[in-house]
Amino acid sequence: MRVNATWNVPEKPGLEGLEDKWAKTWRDNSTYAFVRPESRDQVFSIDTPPPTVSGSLHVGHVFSYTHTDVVARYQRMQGKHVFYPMGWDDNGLPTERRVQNYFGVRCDPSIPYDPEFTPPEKPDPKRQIAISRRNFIELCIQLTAVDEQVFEDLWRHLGLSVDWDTLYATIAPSTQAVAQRAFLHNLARGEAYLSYAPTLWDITFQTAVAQAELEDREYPGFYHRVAFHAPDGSPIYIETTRPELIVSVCALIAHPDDVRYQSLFGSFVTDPLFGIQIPVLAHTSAEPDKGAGIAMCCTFGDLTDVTWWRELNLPTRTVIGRDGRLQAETPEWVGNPAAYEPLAGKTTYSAREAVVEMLRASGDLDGEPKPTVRMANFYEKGDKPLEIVATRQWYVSNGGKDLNLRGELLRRGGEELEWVPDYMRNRFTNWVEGLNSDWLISRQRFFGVPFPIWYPLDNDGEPNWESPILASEDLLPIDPMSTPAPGYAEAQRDQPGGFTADKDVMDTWATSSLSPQIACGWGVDDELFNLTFPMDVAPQAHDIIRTWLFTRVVRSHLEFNSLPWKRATISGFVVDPDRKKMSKSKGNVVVPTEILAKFGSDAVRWRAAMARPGADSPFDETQMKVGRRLAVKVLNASKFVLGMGSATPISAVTEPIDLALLEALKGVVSAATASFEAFDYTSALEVTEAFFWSFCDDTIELLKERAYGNLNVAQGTASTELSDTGESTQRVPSPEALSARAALQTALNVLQRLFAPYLPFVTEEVWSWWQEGSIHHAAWPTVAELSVEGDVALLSAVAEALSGIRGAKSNAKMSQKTAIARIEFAGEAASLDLLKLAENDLRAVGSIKGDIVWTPQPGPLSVSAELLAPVE
RNA sequence: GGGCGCAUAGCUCAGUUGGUUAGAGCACCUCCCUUACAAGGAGGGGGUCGUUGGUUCGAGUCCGACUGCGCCCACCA
Repeated sequence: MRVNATWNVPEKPGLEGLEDKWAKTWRDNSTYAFVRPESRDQVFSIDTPPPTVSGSLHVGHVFSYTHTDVVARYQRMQGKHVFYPMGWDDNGLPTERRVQNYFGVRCDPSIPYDPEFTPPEKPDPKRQIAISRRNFIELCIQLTAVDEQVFEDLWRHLGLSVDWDTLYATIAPSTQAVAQRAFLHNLARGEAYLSYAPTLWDITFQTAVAQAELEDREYPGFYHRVAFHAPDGSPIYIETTRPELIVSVCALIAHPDDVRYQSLFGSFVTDPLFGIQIPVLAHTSAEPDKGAGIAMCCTFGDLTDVTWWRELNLPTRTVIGRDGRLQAETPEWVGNPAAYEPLAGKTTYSAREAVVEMLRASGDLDGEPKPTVRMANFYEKGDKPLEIVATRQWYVSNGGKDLNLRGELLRRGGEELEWVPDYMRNRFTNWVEGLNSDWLISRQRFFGVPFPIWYPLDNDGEPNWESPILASEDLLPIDPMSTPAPGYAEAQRDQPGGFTADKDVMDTWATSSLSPQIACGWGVDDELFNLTFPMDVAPQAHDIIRTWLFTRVVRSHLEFNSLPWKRATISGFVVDPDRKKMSKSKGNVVVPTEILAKFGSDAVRWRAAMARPGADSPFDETQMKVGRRLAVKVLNASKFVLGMGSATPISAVTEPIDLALLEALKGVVSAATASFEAFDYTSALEVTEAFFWSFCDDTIELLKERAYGNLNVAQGTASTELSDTGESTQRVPSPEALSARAALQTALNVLQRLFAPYLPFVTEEVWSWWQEGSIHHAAWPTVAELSVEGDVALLSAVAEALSGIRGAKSNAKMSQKTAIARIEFAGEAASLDLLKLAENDLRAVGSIKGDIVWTPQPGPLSVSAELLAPVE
């Protein structure tokens, strides 16, 4: 058979190699480059989550990023200029940890820079080499460059249609400039401030952490029943899991209505070991049924202690230092210095053991410690419980203290913002309503954005925290550690009367909270910013609503008095088959490269698209096969339809069944479009796929004989004969043949485009066989382009009849090519009339050689057939 | 303790504003190596819609209660 000479349909199409082939073409042609249009309404802009490059991508990332890409491709086909940047979150603690392990080094800021330094060949993680801050940062940059290439390769292989020219990195100088400028603006407006206050502190990483980075974990411990002493010598028992903190006790606290302690309120008791006079006070947040009903308040054991300390104006008696050890010097409030000596410099664990022994010796431990499991706050990346240490930190207002601001943020994120799915907005409001402190943005780390701040030193060399020296905006980014403060010489650094740099860096969320500003060119490229901001969509998973999503709303609200985007689209997780969250420690992580290699990108993307917005989805390999089968089917169906004849315009469609096909397709187009407009990519795929399978199984089967020209509808005879060589002798095709060809080609064309967002590789491949340009810049199909009218009922009636014919053969356990001697269709008269319109097509597909009997009767269609033996 | 979500076939999930006999894919069974496709095709079996009360002519769908599972937040003396 001859096909249109301009078409190039391969003999044996396959999926292998399509990813490499088209990824390269898209790269060479800059297929997904953002081209600036005239106006904002022609743009669809996406605030892509910048993945943490020091981590590894798992299949959940692949799903989530695919969801975004599917929407991006749809919008592009709708004619939007899609602004789809990618970012790498490469600064911060995760990178530092990876660098430490990878190179076997650690950062010691006191060491001078060594330009000759090269990391060891074989790093010994147990004996990390101390290197300077600058050497450390150089290694961070070196390693992130390698990691980022791996990520980019994977995203390209997956077919993400991001514009790789707009790539950003959170540690890049331009990003640092944005982060510093935004911070200076916050500072100028009074939203950022420096405060010396109790801070949640990770003793391993020796840094403050923010409320949003906390995680609850079970932690084994013991209840200790300990006697304090009333003035008359009688014991007052408290229960504590942290007896080592007795030295920092500043009050005993019970509920004001608790009858047991009425007589003690206002009096002083003595601790069992250190001779400290401690007031007994009342506070309504003390719970009579917890422990002994009276609690020991220390500075600081937990966040309740902080509340009591603040509200009752208690003295600060901190003994635990930044390293998690009890301080070496005896605290001045300890009346019995000898008692402290055994504890000095010990870790909390050793100090606890020592205190227990001392309590036993003094007889103040009532009974043995009882084992318990308590919940403790952990830094999400740490493995020791957090301590609370008073430190000086930078904060940004986030509604944790300012209730007006909280209300504004609740209106922004909880009401104004559109959420997909909608119920995810509850996570936002829940979080904002539960905030109990402002946003702590400073970290005592190295690989991050420095604060553009110095402090003047007085004549004693003490910093003046009240009057920081600010960097000028036009000099950003700036590193105060290597650049002297304005008006000072480098020689005055850390000298009395000179200046000192703020040595902290911003937390990674303080930078990524500005991703819309970074990506859209805030303050750098006004034209771009006006075209892309506020952005259209913020895709992400539900685990970082309280961090990334919330902090972006905060920054945008404070800076622009607006939302950073119109809507947030929330993906669920991919969980393991037992519905457990995937994690490295459980060993249930599915590595995406393997799954992509095994099933192909289109198949994995198909499976991703079947996971609805927000819904967690169990990982199941067998589902990937289904996607692969669909991709193969697209190849084969395209090859078959395009092999049946040359290009035929839609105007040639005249047969009722052909018109019905296109009428049904209109319904698919409008349903898929409506779903996409609601960001319901799953429903759009389902409706397309359902139609496509019936298109393949029923419609193509039904029309192929006529389309080939093997069937002349009028006479039921062939209009094309085969020559000896198998080449067809082209006669002028009948109008009926042209109608079938035109209908099949039109439907195929539409279906290829409907699948393009999901299966970018295979659709680009089949499109390239017969169309010019990339399918990903083709117009999204419309009802209007299907400019014919038909009766959809005909299509379903024929499908039913086909099913009956097949069922008859299948029940007789005969081959489907078995000829039929006589067949009876019994059913509603209207259905039979419809079937008569496709009688010749039914004859052809069913090999009906003899009579067709039409029997009108109520009820569903029933088919009975007399079969002939197949002709050998 | 507060909030959110889920519960439909062995598994994964659809099921629009209540309306005939509750659907799809996978898995399973039977048949067919048919000139697009055997990594295929055709046909088939399989569900008391978590429990329970109510509203209604009619409930998988709406309302109440309960049970189980998951997630978020808080508390953690």
